[in-house]
Amino acid sequence: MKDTNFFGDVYEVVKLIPKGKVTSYGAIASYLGSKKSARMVGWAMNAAHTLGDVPAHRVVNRAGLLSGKHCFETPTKMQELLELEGIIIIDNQIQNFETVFWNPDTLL
DNA sequence: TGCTTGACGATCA
DNA sequence: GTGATCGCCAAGC
Repeated sequence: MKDTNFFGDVYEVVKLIPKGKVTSYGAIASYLGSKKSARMVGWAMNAAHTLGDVPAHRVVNRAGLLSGKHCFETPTKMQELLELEGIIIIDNQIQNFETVFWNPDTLL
């Protein structure tokens, strides 16, 4: 598990996401250096949510769609968590995505 | 040991 | 403007 340094890096970035904000897989991948594909971020998220120590619900795809909701305990769990953050979600899609979008590069 | 799949993204036709 | 395909890398079977 220590070899999966990439995963640990993804976890760190996801943990840095402010409350009420979300980011995209591609943004994380790009932040890590674009050497990894957005798919790898998805894999990392899959493992991350399993740990339960990473707010994977704050990570969505480029279109602001809750593509990973199926990986949660319940399809509505992800949406519910995001709504608690103050994010509006309709039909599994984030509204005002530009407003709630947080780019890791902004942290720098 | 090797092929397929997989929470995506970007580009080409 | 829309649809389809390729690329990325790792894990599962």
